[in-house]
Formats: sequence, C-alpha cells, structure tokens
Amino acid sequence: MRVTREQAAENRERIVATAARLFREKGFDGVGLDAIMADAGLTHGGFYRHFRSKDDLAAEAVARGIAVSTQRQAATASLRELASRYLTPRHRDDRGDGCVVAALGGEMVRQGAPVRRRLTEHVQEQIGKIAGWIAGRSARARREQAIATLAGLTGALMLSRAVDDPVLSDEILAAAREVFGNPPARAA
Amino acid sequence: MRVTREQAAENRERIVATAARLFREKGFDGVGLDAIMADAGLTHGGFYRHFRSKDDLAAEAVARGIAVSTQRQAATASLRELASRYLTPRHRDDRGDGCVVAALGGEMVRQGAPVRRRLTEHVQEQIGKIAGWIAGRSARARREQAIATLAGLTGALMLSRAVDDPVLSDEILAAAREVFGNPPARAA
DNA sequence: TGTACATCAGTGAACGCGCGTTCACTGATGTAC
DNA sequence: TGTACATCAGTGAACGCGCGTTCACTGATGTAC
Repeated sequence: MRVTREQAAENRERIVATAARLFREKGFDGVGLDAIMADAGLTHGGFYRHFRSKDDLAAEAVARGIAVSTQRQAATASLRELASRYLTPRHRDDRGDGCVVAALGGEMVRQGAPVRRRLTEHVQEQIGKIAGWIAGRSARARREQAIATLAGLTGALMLSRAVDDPVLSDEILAAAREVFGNPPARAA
Repeated sequence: MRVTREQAAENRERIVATAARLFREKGFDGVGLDAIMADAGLTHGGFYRHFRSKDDLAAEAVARGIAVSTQRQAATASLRELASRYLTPRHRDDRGDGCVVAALGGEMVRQGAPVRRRLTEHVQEQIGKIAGWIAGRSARARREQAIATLAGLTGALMLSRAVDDPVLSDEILAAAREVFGNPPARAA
C-alpha cells in the first residue's frame, strides 16, 4: 500500500485543506478525524503518518485558512473594497471557505498555543493593513480605528450568521458595509 | 429519593444556571450533561425529569444568560457607558458569566431553532436599545450605526479573547471602547 | 389529624455510538549494490 | 540496468473513554380518604 512521495504529499495537502474547511463549518469539536480523513478519500488509521495529533492538524488547518485569505486579499486596495468583499451574503453562507476569525474566533480561547499564536499574528497583520487604508492624524489614531474596524467586520459576519432571520442577517451585512467601509473623520 | 417540589424547582434552576455558565466557558460541544449535572450537585440520570434533551437545556441556558445580561444592563444609560462596561478585561476573562453573543455567537449557526430564535430576538432588542443612544438625522441612520456598534462590541470582545497576546488583547478592548463609545457624527 | 397508597425526583447501571489514538499488517516504493 | 531488501503510506481492527439517552429501582413527598 505504499504510495509515491508526491502522492503522499498530495494526500497530506488534501487532509489539511479538508480539515480547514470542516473545522470552519462545524467547529473544532464538531468534526472527528474519521470524517476528515474520509472526506479526503483516506481511512482514518493513516492519519498519524502525517500529523502528531488533532491539535497539530488544527494548527496547520488554521494556518492554511489564513494563508488562503491573505492571498485572496492581496488585490484589495481600500477599506471600502475590503468591506464590500468581506460582508457579502456569499461569504456568510460559505463558512467552510471563508474568514477563519469569524468562523472559529469564539473557539480560539480553548485552542492550543500554536493555533492561537498563528491567529494572533494574523490579527496583527490585518490591523496593520487596515490602518494603512485609514486617513487620520496620528498612527495611533489610525491603529485604533483599524482595530475597531477589524472587530466590526468580523463581528458583523459572525452576527449575520448567528441570527435566524434572513432579513435581519442581510441588514447587518449592509449596515456594517456602509459604516465600516466609509470610515468617518472622527472628532477630538 | 423524592424531593419536595420547591427543592426540585431549585435543582432545575441550578442545572440551567450551571449549563449557562459551562456552555459559555467551553462551548455547546465542549461540555457533557454529566459535567453539568455533577457541577449542579446531582447525578446525570435525573436530567430527563427536567429537560427533553440537551438541545432543550441549551435553549433554556441561552435564554437565562440573555435574561441576566438584559437585567444588568437596565441601569446603563448611554453608549459610552455601555462600551466601558462591556469592553473590560474582567468581562473578557469571565466568559462563563458574560455576554452570550460574544461567547457562543460563532456556534449559533449550528444550534437548533429555539436557541437561535432567542438569540435573534436579543440582537433585535440590543439594536433598538443602542439606536436610542445614538444621535443622528434619521431613524434609519441611527439603526445602521447601532448595528455596526453591536457588531463592533461583540467582535472586539471575541477578538480580545481569541488573541494570545495580553498587550494586544488590552489594546483591542481600549480601542473599541474609544471608537464605539464615542459615536462620530458621520458625513453624507 | 392519621393512615394507605400513588407519585415522581433522583440514583446508578447500562445502551449503542463515536471519539482520538495505537497497532499489526500489507505491499508498492525507494534504495543499496 | 537489474536484483534484493528495507522503508513506510495506508488499511482496518482494536483500545479505553466519554457522550446522550434509557431504564429499573428507591424512598420521601404528596394526595385521597
């Protein structure tokens, strides 16, 4: 049953990609290794040839999800553009392929150090990127506004998913698009 | 082993309160009924004399958590006050007794109808309350700003918990307190 | 107020099931010569 | 280039454990008279 090195590497990639999707869809506690392996077209016994534990896979899956997001975001050039790309019904309805922070942010507190560390780096990077799109007097004020914007974007996506009412859900996306996509010139 | 009606009612209350705390601390999938019952000082077999299922308990626990929050918030009289009460290190560090939306919002998508319905009602109520604290030309603009503020508050609390770095965590709380506690007079 | 009996909250064992992890095994791949 | 053997990715059964739920049982409470 041995498989070429390339095949093994492909299988490993597929496991990580599948896990990245399923964790975002069902939560870290909501998917088992057997489901992930089966979805990747393998049996669960082979898992430990690739990863040391489920936590280890979670760390790679989170890193992968973040890497994909970052890559896609490369073309984005303004806050308005970011908000209108991020806060869409499509993104809301496709958790498995969307923002890791909005999908798994609430469960991060209970995750291991490697997962949280990667998430924290990502948050810092996003704050820096958003701050660059904000007009303001001082770097400090821009960073403050960037943090609030990041919280608003991720919070709005999470709320739009949590809520049971499709009208309210769309309204949340639209309101946050408007407010966070057009940063105010703040007083004082 | 029968117990007085009052005792039974007290036990039931204790189960709901314990569940409300443990669900917020560990997530819906992260606590078992045995842990909840043991924490409430009972054995797990008696659970079904009080509730039809774990989902049923989840609905009551969420309703209870929301009710307690709403009651505590009664005295709050301004957006600035709300933000400075909500975005504290203490609230961040005490998930079990804090905001249900920030603690469980990300898991709501996978919950049953009764849980999500109650959450949705709560979100509508909060939007209404916040809108009342916002100055603005039209009711529509106030509501839009209220939605963004709610997303920002819950998102900031979630982010401050998710992140691994205590300095960044405090910074997130402070920035969101500043931005969402002082709503701008927005242009256009 | 006292007695006889039905009720039912709570106990603890058991159910089938899925979990994360381990392990003996398979057999094609990779390597040494 | 060909042969012999070691390697190891993947299989499938098994491990102990905890889950949500069920159930026979207990015995104090509640009720009917």
